[in-house]
Order: sequence, then C-alpha cells, then structure tokens
Amino acid sequence: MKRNSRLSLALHTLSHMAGDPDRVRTSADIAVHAGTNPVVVRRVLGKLREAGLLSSEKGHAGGWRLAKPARSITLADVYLALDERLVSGNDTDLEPSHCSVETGLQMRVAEVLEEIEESLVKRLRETSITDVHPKSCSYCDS
Amino acid sequence: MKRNSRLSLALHTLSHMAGDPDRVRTSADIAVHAGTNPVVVRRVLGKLREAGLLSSEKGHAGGWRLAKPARSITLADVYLALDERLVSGNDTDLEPSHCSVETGLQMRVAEVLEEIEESLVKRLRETSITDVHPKSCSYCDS
DNA sequence: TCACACGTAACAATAGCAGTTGCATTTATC
DNA sequence: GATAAATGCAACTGCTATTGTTACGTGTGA
Repeated sequence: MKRNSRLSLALHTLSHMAGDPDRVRTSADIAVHAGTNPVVVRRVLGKLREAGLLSSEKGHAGGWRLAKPARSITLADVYLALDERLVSGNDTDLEPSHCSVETGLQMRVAEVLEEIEESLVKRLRETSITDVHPKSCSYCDS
Repeated sequence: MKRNSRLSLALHTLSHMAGDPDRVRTSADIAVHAGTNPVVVRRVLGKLREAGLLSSEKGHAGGWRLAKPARSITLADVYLALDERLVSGNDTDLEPSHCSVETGLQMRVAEVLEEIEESLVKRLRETSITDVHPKSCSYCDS
C-alpha cells in the first residue's frame, strides 16, 4: 500500500460492512481482504470507533461492526475520524518571520487553504459509504 | 517547513508577485522571505514555469516573474502544476487480489476518490491568486 | 572577463507510515 | 477453571517522500 492508504482502507472496509451490516468481522478477515495486516486494520478502525462509526468487541467471537446505519455515514465522517487534513497542513508552528508583512501573508495563505479544506469536507459530506458499495457485489453472499 | 510546503510556498510566492507583477525576484530573495532555500524555491517554481505560470531568466539581473496576468491564475493551475494529488493517491499499481470482488471494490473506491479529487480541483478553480493577496500589503512598496 | 542567477545532480537528514512482533486483556466455550 | 480467540497497545524495523544542502555547469548582462 502507499499514500492515502488509511482513507482507502477505511472506505474499503466500511463499504464491505455496508453490504452486510449484521456480520461481525475480525481484523484478520478484513486484513486478508484488504491485503494488509491485522494490526494496521485495528489502527485505522480504532480511529473510526473513536468517532462512533464502528464498534468493536473483544474476546471470543468478537470483532467489528457498524455502530450506526450505513446510510448515515458520510465520507466526511470517515475523513474527519482519521484526522486527515489533506489540503491545509497541520501547520501550527509557522515560525514568526522577521517581517510582519510576511507573517500576515503566511496567515492569509493558511486561511485560504483552510477555506479549501472546508469545501472538501462539505463535498465529502454529500457522499455516503453506501454510494461506494458496488452495484453487483457477490461478497455480500459469501 | 512541513507538509504541503510546496503548495504553500507556491501560493506564498505567487501572492507576492501578484502584488507587484513587474518586479523580477531572484530565488534567493524569495527563499529569504519564505524562510527556505534557494534551491527549494527553484524546484517548486520550476514546476510553475513548466505549466506556463511563471517565466525565469538566467544571468545577471535574471530572476522570476509572472508569465500571465495574476487574475487569470487560479489555485487549480498551481495545484495541477505541482502534480499534487491530495485525495486520490497515485495508485497505479493496485495489486490484483485473489478475489475478483475485492478488485471491483478497490476500483470503486479509487473511482469515488477520483470524483472527490475532481471536485477539489473544481473548487480550486474558483479562487485566483489575487484573492490570496492580503488587503493591506506594504510589501508592494518595499 | 567577471559577477550573478538559474538548472540540475547528488547527498544527508528528517518525518511519516506500513508492516511486524510481542504481550496484556477480555470473553465465549469446553 | 482452562483454553482459544479476539482486541488494545507498545515497540521496533524498514521504506518512501520531502526538505535542506553543497557543488558545479550554463547562460547573460555589465
């Protein structure tokens, strides 16, 4: 896997779950299907649980399932749950320039990028994870 | 500097230039103002030149300037010039899964992310670099 | 000829992330 | 109670992308 793998993995998994919401899946199962590692799966899905999108149960016959109706989960929920800030970086530490004008410009640039970030989230809010699920999905039967 | 520094640096520089389009700036000047290195500046600005946004001149009294009216340069131009693909990764090598259904789902996820990517570019196209320039900018006089 | 600036290659340093291992904890089942 | 199975979490290892830096070649005006 490469870049944006977290978001990709999350959507992949949630899309599966949307197809068969009652089924409980283990991180091992998911890892096999996603072609990755159980620990990586738990790391990503843990974020989604913190955000209230998924629930997990320990112990025998434990695993993961949706914590709310698939229809109500948008891509924005997933995006925000993963703390992804693709456009505006997490630049909290913009070092103060010697020139006050530079500082003003830096803040303005950050401001614009923040606006774009918000636009992105707004767009993500328009798509549900059920929209990601393919029309013909025989996995739901397997 | 941190993440997204290329986009940030590019907007920073272009915003400056928009304020005083006739002035020729050296990569050294820009580097000082942006708090980075001349070579880094040339790397980023080189991309913008390839895209026809900037022009550069070698030799004595050489440097960088806008290649077209600031008003006509949008954030999308900058974004695309830098080959940034923030949402949909450059995943050209999605390894074929053992399961055809998985492959279908992976493609569907990539498809959705591509749609989001296009929405982002569309949004970026609505903002010009002149919109990034601060209202009160004394730099234009310096 | 000289100073200056871009163009580019090569390298080091850093940061983020996937992958992996190991172990503690929780829980259903025997 | 013992056992198997699952999450939770910490620590560690590579891998990759990016920035920063140095060095040198090339072009250009004074």
